Amino acid sequence: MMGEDKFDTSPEWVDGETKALEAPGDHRAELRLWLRLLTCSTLVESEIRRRLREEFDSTLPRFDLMAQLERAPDGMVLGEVSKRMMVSPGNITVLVERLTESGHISRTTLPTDRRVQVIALTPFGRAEFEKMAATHADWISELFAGVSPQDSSVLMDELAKLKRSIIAALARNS
Amino acid sequence: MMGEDKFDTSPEWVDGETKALEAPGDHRAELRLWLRLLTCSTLVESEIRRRLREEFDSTLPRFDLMAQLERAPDGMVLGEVSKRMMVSPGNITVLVERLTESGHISRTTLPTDRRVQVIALTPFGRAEFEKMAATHADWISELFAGVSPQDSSVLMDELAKLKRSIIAALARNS
DNA sequence: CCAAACAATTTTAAGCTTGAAATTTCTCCC
DNA sequence: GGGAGAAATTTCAAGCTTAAAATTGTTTGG
Repeated sequence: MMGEDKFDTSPEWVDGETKALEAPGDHRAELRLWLRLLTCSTLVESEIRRRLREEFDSTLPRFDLMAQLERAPDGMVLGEVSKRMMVSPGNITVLVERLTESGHISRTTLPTDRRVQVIALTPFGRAEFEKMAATHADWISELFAGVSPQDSSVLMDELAKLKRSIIAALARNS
Repeated sequence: MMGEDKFDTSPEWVDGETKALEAPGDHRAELRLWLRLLTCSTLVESEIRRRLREEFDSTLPRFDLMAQLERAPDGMVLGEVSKRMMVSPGNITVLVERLTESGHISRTTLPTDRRVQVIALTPFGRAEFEKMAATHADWISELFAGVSPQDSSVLMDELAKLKRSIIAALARNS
């Protein structure tokens, strides 16, 4: 899905008022937008992964899981973690195993329903996470440094619209 | 890295002219922006992956590799494919094996430099890709349907700024 | 010429990810 | 009470991804 430059040499089809003149099924503009979005997110994501590994010997999924738990001092049910992280339940199982082994999180079976596993940050895990989170925020800030507060605000709004569009489309299709 | 909603209940820190009053090291705005961007791209990406699997029994990496080759009628060197797709070289090796087995691409060792492998779409691979690409474009169009051409244009510009910011930061750090 | 450096690719080991099937536990209704 | 079905989680098989080491081939300076 990479390779935004794939389209960089095609003619600009954007003239603002010829929408009606576009060939039917011409989706160049949306494709270009999607590829640019994907490029941005891939660049940031792979840099963050690299730094987490180098500076903390950790990974993005582990960081994300701990980030979820930080907001839930009383712990969280596995299924809830899975939904919030938008990953499959089987995925969580493996992550939780490793993070439990390394002492970052604790897991408890709910006494009232023995199907349910609750996980929470240990004090050690919380301390480690706080260090990572502060550095992580600095990294993002550094990568986004060239975007002015005004642009940032516009981007937030426009991405909100895009998010609504995506969610609406997904809802229609189900 | 998921969980944009993680911040949805925090107070809005954005008032447009109090940047100077923010606590030092306060990167909430950038983090929120990054999480929103990531949410959008994850939603689209996982939907596209799902559909590629269901409708074409294919995967995103395979589609991307073929998309690169479509633009190179004379084929492309493996290293070039790896760079364009922004994935590691070892990754390409595996993808190329599968796509060669399934008859979608051909591979040739360059006679003048036997280290170099050139891959290209076969006629079958090209035909298959064209079907997939047309449908893929429709999917993206559908997911982005709620974004007006004006918004789309603004997003393109703002994402271009963000992309420059990221690339500049990466360049500084190397 | 030829050894050292370099380049392209593959291999390896480890981890992430998914969907589907299996397992365990609970709930609810007859 | 007991069994059907639902819910939470785990297991499984397959594929993707990476960094680092290894392999193979080429170039180049002495």
